[in-house]
Amino acid sequence: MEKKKNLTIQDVANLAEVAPITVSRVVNGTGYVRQELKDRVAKAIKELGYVPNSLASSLRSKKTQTLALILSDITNPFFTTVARGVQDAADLAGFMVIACNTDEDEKKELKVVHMLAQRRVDGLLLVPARAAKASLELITRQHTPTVILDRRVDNAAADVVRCDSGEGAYQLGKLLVSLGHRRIAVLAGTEGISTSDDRIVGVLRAMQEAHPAAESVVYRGELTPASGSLLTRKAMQSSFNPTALFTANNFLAIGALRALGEMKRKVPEEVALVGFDDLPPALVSFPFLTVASQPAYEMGKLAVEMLLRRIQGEYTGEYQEILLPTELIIRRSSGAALS
Amino acid sequence: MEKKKNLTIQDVANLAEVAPITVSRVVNGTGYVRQELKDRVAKAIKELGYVPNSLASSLRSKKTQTLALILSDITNPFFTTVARGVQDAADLAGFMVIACNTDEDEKKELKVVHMLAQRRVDGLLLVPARAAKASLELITRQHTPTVILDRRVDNAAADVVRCDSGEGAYQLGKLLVSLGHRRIAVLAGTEGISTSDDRIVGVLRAMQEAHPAAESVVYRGELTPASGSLLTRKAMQSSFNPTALFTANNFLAIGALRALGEMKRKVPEEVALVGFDDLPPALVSFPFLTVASQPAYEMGKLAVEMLLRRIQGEYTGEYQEILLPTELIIRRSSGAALS
DNA sequence: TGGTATTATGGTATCGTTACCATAAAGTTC
DNA sequence: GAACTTTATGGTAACGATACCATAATACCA
Repeated sequence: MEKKKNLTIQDVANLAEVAPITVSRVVNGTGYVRQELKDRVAKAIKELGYVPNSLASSLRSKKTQTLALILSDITNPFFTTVARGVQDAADLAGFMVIACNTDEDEKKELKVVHMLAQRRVDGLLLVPARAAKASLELITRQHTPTVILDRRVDNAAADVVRCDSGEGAYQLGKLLVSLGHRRIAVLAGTEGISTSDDRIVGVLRAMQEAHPAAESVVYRGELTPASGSLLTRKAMQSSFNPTALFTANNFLAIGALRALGEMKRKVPEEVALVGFDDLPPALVSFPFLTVASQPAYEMGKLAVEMLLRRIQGEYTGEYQEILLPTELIIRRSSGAALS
Repeated sequence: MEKKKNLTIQDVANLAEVAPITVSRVVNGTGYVRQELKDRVAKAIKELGYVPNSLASSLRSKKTQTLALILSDITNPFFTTVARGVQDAADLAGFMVIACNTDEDEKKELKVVHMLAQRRVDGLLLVPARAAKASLELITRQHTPTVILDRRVDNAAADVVRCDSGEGAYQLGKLLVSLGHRRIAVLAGTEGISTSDDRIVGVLRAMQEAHPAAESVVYRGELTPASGSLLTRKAMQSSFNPTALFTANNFLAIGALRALGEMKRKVPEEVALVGFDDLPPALVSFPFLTVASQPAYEMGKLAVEMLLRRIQGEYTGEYQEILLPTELIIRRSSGAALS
């Protein structure tokens, strides 16, 4: 086993017969360096196989060229798509992205944020777990530029990029009502997740408005297929006997569909189903669900652009909120008008 | 805007009236410190809101507590599941994971590896893009402990965790043959991706063995749904007229299913379909595909455990290869025996 | 032709932590 | 009670890069 000698900027400088700082300039493309020296340095770097140590660089320059993306559920295709938007936009700007998971748990979130603060990431993209109080406090204290993604948080010292969940749900609700549905079961996440909360309000408003006699029951649980199945069973077996289901996210819809299948209830003939968040075409052979689709990729991209403007000091004004519209995609699952 | 003063270990040391090194010991839980001092330091940390700078720490200690996971396609649910296994195992050991994408492109891969080398990650988990020659060279030169995931690479200086693709494909092939299929179209990725190559060999072997007259045609393309659609169209419209399709990965299967649907060819009545890599239950309401399933989560977990043993010097022996079996899951898409 | 701007290069201090070594008191062993 | 280990604390010098400042040569302008 040969001795592992770490190559430093000094080694390169020696070989190229220049000062270390000149090597630094060549590596980073900053300042003035004659072409001849540039070539000499490049040659030395190649010859030695020198790889700059970004830890040292970051320590001194106080820049890590790194963003962190904190998601509630990294396996959800909606967030996967957001992540791709984030990745692509960050790539363009030469930033690396670290993606982390919170599982909708404020404690885990705080832990993750703390870890990222230690690493001195330049910026955060956060899908807050509920109030995210402790995390946001830490972020504020550390002055880490942050964009909050997908969800509302009151009085946060951060920009926000999210979709108009209320309006999207309202449209879905209107659709169901217009198809003649009067008893709608609403499946959503636990209280405190702003998207779920807003969507509930949205559908209910649509129903109230269109038909005062319309009824609905809200079922809350986790934002998972398993929970979707469970809630669907509850809804269908209750005396409420809904003619339509509204699911507040994609995983709930998948679970609902599964449960309905197992219960031999035909969709949409016996029960209509509408939901939030489309599934990426890559994952679905035959798109079937009627949904309010959020521009996930765009959201990620916009959030990064906003964040970079803050980081690079191009924008130092008030905190902004970008509110994007959802797109209503009508497919078979919502069915035809009730006779 | 108040002046942003970075809190250092020295500030904590001052407040707690100890030496900086003592604070370091408390923070890292190393060495000897009296309980009383521990408390004083902890109090000072809390009071100041001190967050250690891991850049400085890593620079000095030459440990980043970070692993990198380099995938060919981060949006593929198979790799997403691998990633979860990696995350969970890394979490347990207090390591952070950076996930990166190569899009099956050796150049991108090299770039990513270089970036990670600069950041001095402690270890790499690599799903190699083809030969991954340049990347592996760099990795070897940098002495970064590495585990190669999912695929074979010749003479790599790294441990390997992968599945027995050949055997899995062989089983699928046997199944098809036993159901009476004699003309099978094989859809796979481009040459050089070991999994695709091995799977092709596997099915072909099964066919040859079981029935010398059996024919098959191999169609190669990208490992995407779009490519799967395209290849399926090609296969179905050719004079070959296959009675069964074998897809070398999950995305190809999704594409095949879509194309067959659009062509109004019923699966499995008119064409049987079998593939590799199951889709996670979270994404599918009604599992339908007959597949050779790889233990994705396990693979990620095992790879991390192996990697950590290398990093922590617990194992310094020969490079190992862990070869896991696939599981044959028979569902409706493979159909009944041909009459 | 003198004076300012641009180009080009380097020296020194510093980023915030921990490795390494030194020291010393207290406990243990025979 | 001498010799050794364990516990406890701190001083000093790195780790490998860049910020900042200084210097000098050349170009540019009136």
